[in-house]
Amino acid sequence: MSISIGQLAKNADTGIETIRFYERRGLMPDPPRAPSGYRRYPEHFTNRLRFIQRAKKLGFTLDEIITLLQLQDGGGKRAEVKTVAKEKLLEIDERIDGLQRMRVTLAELESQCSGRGKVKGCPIIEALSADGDF
Amino acid sequence: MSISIGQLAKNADTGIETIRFYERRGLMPDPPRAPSGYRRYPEHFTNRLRFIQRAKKLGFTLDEIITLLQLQDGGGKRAEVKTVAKEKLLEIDERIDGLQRMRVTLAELESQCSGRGKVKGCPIIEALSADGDF
DNA sequence: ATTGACTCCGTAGTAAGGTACAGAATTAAG
DNA sequence: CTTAATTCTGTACCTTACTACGGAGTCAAT
Repeated sequence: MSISIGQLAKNADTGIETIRFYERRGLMPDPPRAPSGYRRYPEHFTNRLRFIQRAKKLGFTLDEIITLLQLQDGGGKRAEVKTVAKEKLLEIDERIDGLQRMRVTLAELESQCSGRGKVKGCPIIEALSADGDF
Repeated sequence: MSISIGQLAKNADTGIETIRFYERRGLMPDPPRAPSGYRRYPEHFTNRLRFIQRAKKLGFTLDEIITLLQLQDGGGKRAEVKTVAKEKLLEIDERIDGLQRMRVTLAELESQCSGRGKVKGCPIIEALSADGDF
């Protein structure tokens, strides 16, 4: 049995517009159509949407998810999947490093600020105003 | 002495378009104009651009930087600056947490993947396909 | 048969932070 | 004086991942 785009959206807890957007972006295949032109989805298409949602939670972009889906669809090599995962891990590490560097600097400035009096002399504002980067 | 927008851009190591963009966004004030309409900047406006650049490095958005600049310009209270900094610290912490959660899950999946053979049975793809979230 | 819900397509708007023109006017250098 | 470089305004475009809308056609229930 096939279901409507509205049903599919409900099943996967997403929006109709999102599904059509994924179709345009190449994440969801063009589904068969009823004579009226309405999309008819086999029920298991729900799984594909869930796949996308989980991959997003892991930090993959839509373009990267397309790659993963193609590997799945085409029966690609496990090594390729592993490579994509490794690259994403490196990227996540870089982002964490960047944020941690921000955090250290900002935390130090914040702790140095008394929080009393006018902004003149505030270490945070001073640091932002002064020469030399952090 | 006043300088041209091109000079200011060079001094602050940024683009002319960026300065005009900041002006539209309210980060840089409308500078005085020559009779021709050309912008004339007092040299110390360079510092304001540097302030913006440093604040960006610390993770502040342009809207938040406007707030900081207003506190500086208007001689606001140090407590307000400290509050903005604290909020940003919390936000940075949240982002780090989110990334670390991603990292843990993805690293585990990646390590479970042998990297040999076809994609069928690959733990990464299986996890993305299966029910239940991570 | 009629009403209301659903779906179609294409386009436009959102956030964030810029970047890139085009065409005209001005300024600086030789 | 002429040419090249700079600046002006306004608008459009970029990325990412959607979300919203308008107007028309279709499907389901009464």
